[in-house]
Amino acid sequence: MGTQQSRPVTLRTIADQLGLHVSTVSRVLHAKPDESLRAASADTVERVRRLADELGYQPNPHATSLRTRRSNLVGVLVPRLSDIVLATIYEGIEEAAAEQGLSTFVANTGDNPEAQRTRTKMVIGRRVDGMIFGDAHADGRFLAEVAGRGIPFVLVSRTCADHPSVTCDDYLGGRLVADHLLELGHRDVAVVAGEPYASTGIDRTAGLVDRYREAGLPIPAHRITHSRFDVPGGHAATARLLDTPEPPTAVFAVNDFAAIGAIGALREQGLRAGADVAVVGFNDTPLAAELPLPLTTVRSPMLEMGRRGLRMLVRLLEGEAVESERLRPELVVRASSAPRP
Amino acid sequence: MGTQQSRPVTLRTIADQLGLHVSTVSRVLHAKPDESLRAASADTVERVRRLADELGYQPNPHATSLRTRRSNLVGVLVPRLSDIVLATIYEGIEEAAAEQGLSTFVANTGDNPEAQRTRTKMVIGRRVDGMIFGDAHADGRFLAEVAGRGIPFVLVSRTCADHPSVTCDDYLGGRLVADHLLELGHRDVAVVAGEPYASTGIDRTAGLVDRYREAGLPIPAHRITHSRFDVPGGHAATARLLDTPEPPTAVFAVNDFAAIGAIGALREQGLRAGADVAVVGFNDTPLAAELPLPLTTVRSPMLEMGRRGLRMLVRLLEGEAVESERLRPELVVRASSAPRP
DNA sequence: ACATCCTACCCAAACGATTGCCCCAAACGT
DNA sequence: ACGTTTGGGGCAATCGTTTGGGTAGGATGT
Repeated sequence: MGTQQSRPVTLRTIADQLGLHVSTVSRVLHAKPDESLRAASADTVERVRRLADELGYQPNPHATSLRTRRSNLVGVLVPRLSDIVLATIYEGIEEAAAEQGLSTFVANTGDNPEAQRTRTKMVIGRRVDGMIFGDAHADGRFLAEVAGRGIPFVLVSRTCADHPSVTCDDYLGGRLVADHLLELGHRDVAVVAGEPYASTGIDRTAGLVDRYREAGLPIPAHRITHSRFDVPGGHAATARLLDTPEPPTAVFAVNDFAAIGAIGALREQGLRAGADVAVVGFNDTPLAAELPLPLTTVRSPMLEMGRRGLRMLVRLLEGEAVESERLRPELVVRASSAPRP
Repeated sequence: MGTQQSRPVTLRTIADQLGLHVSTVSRVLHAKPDESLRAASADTVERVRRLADELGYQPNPHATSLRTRRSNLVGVLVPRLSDIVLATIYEGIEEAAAEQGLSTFVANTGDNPEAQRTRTKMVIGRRVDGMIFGDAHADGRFLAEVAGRGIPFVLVSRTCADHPSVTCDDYLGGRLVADHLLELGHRDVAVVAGEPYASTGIDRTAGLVDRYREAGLPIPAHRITHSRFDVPGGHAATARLLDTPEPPTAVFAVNDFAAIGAIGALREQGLRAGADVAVVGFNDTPLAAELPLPLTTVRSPMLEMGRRGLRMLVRLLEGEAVESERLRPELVVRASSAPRP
C-alpha cells in the first residue's frame, strides 16, 4: 500500500536516497529484464527495486505521457451505458485494457451525431492513443472524418464501411433465426428491425430476409419496421406491425429488449406470445432466460467482443495490420418461440 | 475541427507565429476575462484567441497536470456496469463531470474486496483528483484505508460510516413499501434483502421491518434472506423463502431484478405473482413498467444521484465542507402488488 | 525635471520521466 | 606497455504548461 501520505514519491526521491542519478533509476525500473541488466549492476538493480516498492513508487503518468507522447489511454464511445448490451461490451473493453495497462474514458453519445462529435473532441483533447466506437452509424460520415484526422480506432458491435471492427456475425444470426422459424412452420414473420443506422439491426434483418427469400417466402416490406433498441421501442413497433388485417405468426425483434416490448404489445392485442405468436430476440441478455416467458434469442458474445476490440486496437497502435473479426452467434431456443399455431 | 493533421499545436506554435512569448499566450488563453485584460492588450488578446481556435489549439492535459498537480480526472468504482442501476448512476456522474470539464475512469470491482484494492490503486496511479465509490461495503475497512491515505472521495448509492455520500433515502423507501403492503392488508411479508454488505439492502429492509414492527406485526427472522442483486439471486432467495409450511402473502425484493427473479420463483411454486402473492421491487428500472406483470416498485433518482455525487466531489475538492445527501424515493404502484387474497 | 506608476510583455524555473550521448575505471588483448 | 572494450552510470535536453518575478518605455503627478 505504500507508506507515503503527502509527498509524492518520484524517481528523484529514490535516486537521492540511493545516491544515484534519476536516469539510472528510470532505466532500472522501466526496462525489461534484458535491458535493466546493462543499466546497472545486479546489486544496484536490487536496491532500486526494493526501495521503489518499499516507498510505493508509482510513475507519474502525466510526466511519462508528456515525454513519450503516449498516454496509454483509450477513448470509448457508446450509445448508452445503461443499455446492458453496450455496458457488457464495455466491460470487456475495460477488462482487457486493464490487463494491458491501459485506461479508458467512456462516454455516451445517445447515437446523436452532434454528441459524437463533441465527445470525440473531448476525448481526443485528453490525448488518447486510440478510440473504440460502439456507436458507428451506417452512413459513415463521421467516422470518415475521424479517420481523416489520423486517429487510430476500431469499431465494436457495429460495422461501418471497412473500418476495422469486432462484431457478432449478425447476418448469420438473422439466418439462424430464419432457420428456426422456418423449421417451426412459420411462413409469415414480421421484423422489429431496430434503428435504421445500426449495422446490427440491418444485418440481422438482412440475414432473416435473405433466408426467407431463399425458402421461397419473401418478406413483404410492410412486415419490417424500425424501432428503438429498448422496450418501449419494441412495443410501439410491434403495435404498428400488428395493425394489419392478418397479423404475422412470428415476430423477430433484433434486440432482447425490443422483444420484451413486442411481447407486451402482443398481450395488448389479446395475443399470447409463445402460443399464438412466436417471438425471438437477439443478444441473450441475462434477462432473456429469466423472463416469465423465457425468450428464444441469439447469443452474441458481448464481453468477448469488447475484449477483442481492445486487443485489436492495441495491435493497430503497434502498427500491425488488423482485420475485422466476426464472432459466431448461437441460437438459444426457449419457450417464446412456439410452432406455428 | 482544427486544420492540423500531424504536428500537435502547442502554446509555442501560437507564440512563435505571433512573435509573443508562450507565457503571454498562456495567460491570454487561460485566465478569466478579468485576468486576461491585464495580461495583454486587447488587440493581442484578440489575435491570440483567433489564431488559437483557427489552429484548433487544445491544451495538453498531461503538461497541465504535471505542472499544476491537478489532473481533472476522477476515478469511479462500481460493482458492475452491466447492472443498469449502477450504469445509470454512472451516466449521471459522467454527464456532470463533462459539464465541469472533468473526465472519469470507471472500473468494475464486482464487490470483491481485492478488486476494490487493486482497482483503486490503479486509479490512484493515474493521479485522479478524487474518487467516487458506488460499491461501498458496510464494514468500512477499505474506505477507512482510502480515507487514511488522504484521497478525497464521496460515495454514491450506498452509505458507509460517515463518509460523504449521495444516496436514496432507502430507509424511507422501505417504509413506503411497508405502508403500501399494510394498506393492502398484508400481515405476513418476506424480504429478499440483497447482499448483506450493501447499505441499500440493509436500509430498505430496516425501513420495512421497523414499520411493520410499529404496526404490531414484527417480521420474524426466517422471513428475511439475503441474495445477489440480480434475477437468479432473487429467484433463489425467494425459493428459500417459500420453502416453509405457510408462504408469505407478499414479497419485498430490495431490487427490481431480484423482484423479477422472485416472480419466477413464485410461478415455479404454482403461485401467481400479483394475485396470490404481492411482489414489490426497488429502483423503478425502465423494465419494471414494461414487464408482462408490471412491477410495483420504489423509484430512486439514479441519474440525479450520480450528478449530485460528482458535484459533491467537486465541492470537496474545492475544500468546502460537504454533507451527505439523501434523495427522496417514490412509491410506484403497479399490478404486481395485489391486496391480500 | 524627477520620481512613480502603468502597460504589455518577457524570462526562467519548475513539474517528473525518458533517452541519446558521454565518461571513467577496470579489464583485456597482443 | 598501450590501445580497446565493457561495465556502470552520469549529463542534460526535452515534452507543454504555469507562474512568480522582472523590465522597458511611455504616461502621469507635482
